[in-house]
Amino acid sequence: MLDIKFIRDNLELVKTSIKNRGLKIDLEEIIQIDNSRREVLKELDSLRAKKNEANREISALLKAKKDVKPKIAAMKEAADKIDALEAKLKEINPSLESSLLNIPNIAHYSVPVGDASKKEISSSWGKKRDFDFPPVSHIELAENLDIIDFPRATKISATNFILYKGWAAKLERALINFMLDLHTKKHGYTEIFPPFLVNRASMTGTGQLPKLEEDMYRFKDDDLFLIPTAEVPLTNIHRDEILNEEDLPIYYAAYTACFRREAGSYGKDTKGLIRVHQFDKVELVKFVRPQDSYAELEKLLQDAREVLQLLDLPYRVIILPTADISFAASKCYDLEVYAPGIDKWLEVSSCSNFESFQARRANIRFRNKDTKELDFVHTLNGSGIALARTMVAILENYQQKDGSILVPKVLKPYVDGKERIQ
RNA sequence: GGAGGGGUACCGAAGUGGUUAUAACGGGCCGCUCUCGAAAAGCGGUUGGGCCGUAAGGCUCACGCGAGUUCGAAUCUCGCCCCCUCCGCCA
Repeated sequence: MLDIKFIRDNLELVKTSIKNRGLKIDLEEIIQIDNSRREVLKELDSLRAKKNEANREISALLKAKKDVKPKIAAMKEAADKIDALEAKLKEINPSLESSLLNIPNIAHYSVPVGDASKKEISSSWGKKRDFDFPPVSHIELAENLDIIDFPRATKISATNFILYKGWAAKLERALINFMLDLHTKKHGYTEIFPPFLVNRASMTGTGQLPKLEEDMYRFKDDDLFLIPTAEVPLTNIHRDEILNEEDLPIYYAAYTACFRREAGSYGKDTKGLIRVHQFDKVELVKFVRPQDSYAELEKLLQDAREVLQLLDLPYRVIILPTADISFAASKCYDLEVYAPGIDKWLEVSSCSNFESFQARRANIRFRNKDTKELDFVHTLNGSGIALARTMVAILENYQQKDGSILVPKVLKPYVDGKERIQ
C-alpha cells in the first residue's frame, strides 16, 4: 500500500508508475475522495472539540448541583451533527481504503520500463548439457521409472496434482532438507514451520488480497485460505509489531506446500509438473532497514542462486520489467532453470524487494535507535527454491541414455548415498 | 463442542455511566541529582493513529474488534475474535 500523503505529494510519479505497469487507475478520483475525507474530518474534529468542552461544563455544573438541562440540549445538537458526519466518514473511509489497496507498488528506478518484451537476462550460469541422445521430457522419464503417478493423482484429487512415488518422493524430501540446511546453516536464516492456512488479514498484509482472491483456495466456513506461498505466513509473523532496529535484519526460511487454484490458466502447461495446484517450496523472507534493502535483495538472490549452482543446473537471472513484476514488488529477479527434455526455461524463483509496501499494509515497523522515531521496515522474499519445477530440471538434466537418472552429488547424503534412480 | 473466568499502556494491575490517555498503584526502561564509581534514594520522562501547521504547537480518535443505548461509555446491551480453567472428543 502506498501512503495517501505520498500519492498526494507525488501524483505524477504514481501516475507514471501505474502506466508503466500497464494498468489504469483513476488517481484523480482517489484524490477527490481524500479531499472530501479531510474536509469532513476537519469539521468533525472541531465539533468533537465543542462537545468535549460542553461535557466538561456539564460535569462541573453537576458537581455544583446546578441545572444542566440547557447544556444537555446543546450537546445533543452537537452529538447529532457528529453522528451525521461520522456516517459520512464511514462511507468515505472504506472506499478510500479499498482504492489504496488496489494501487500497485512503485518500481525501483533500475527496473526496465515496459511489457514482457523488455525483460532482461542479467546473467546466466552453467552450460546446457551436451546429450549424445535426444533428451526426453520429465513426464516420460518419470512414467518409465514409475516414480510419478499422474493418473492416480488426478483420481485422488483433480487434474494437475502430483503423486510422487518411491525415489521421486524421497528426492523431493531430500531437496527440501538440502535447501533448508543450506539456508539455515550457511546463509543465517532461522528455520520456521508455519501454518499452511492463514486468515484474511494475513493475505491482505502481503498483498494477495483483495486482488487475487479467485486464485486462492478458501475455506468459506472459517474464512481461512490455503497459502499460495510461505511468504504469507512468514511476513505476517511480525504483522502489527514494532521491531527494534538492533534486531534487524531478520531472516526466515521455511518449507511449506503451496496451493494455487491457477484460475484463468486452464489449458496452459496442462501436462506434467510445470503448473500444478500444490507444490513444495522453500521460501526466504527478510525484514530489513530501508537503507539496506537493495543490498539485501542482491544477497537474497545470491542465496537462491547457490541452490541451483550446488545442484549443478544451468540457469539464468531475469530482471523483470515494470509490467511483469508483481503488484506488491518494487524490483524482482526471476531465476529460470533450463529443462532440456521440454527445451524450456522454467521459473523456479522470484526474489523481490517490496520496500515498505507490505510493511505498511501489515503494519510492521521498527524504532530508529538514533531518532527514536518509528518507520516501516522493508520486506523481501525469494523462493529458495520452488520444487516441482526443480524436479523437472533434475530429471531432465540428469537423465541418462538408458532412462535412469543420476542423483545430483549434493543430494546423495539425503538419499542414503544412492547414486542413480533406475 | 459444553460450562465458567478474562482481554486496560513495555509488564503486572486498579477503575463497573460524568471533566473523557493528567487510566490510580506497583514494576521495568531512559534521563537527571547525589557518588571517586556503583548500589540505594530522590526528581523527571516513558502508547499509537488522524487532521491543521514551515515549525513551535493546537485539535481529535483509540481501554480486544464491530454495532447499539445515552447529552455523556474503559464502565451498560448485542455480535464477533482471542486467552485461561474445567468437561467432552481426538492424531
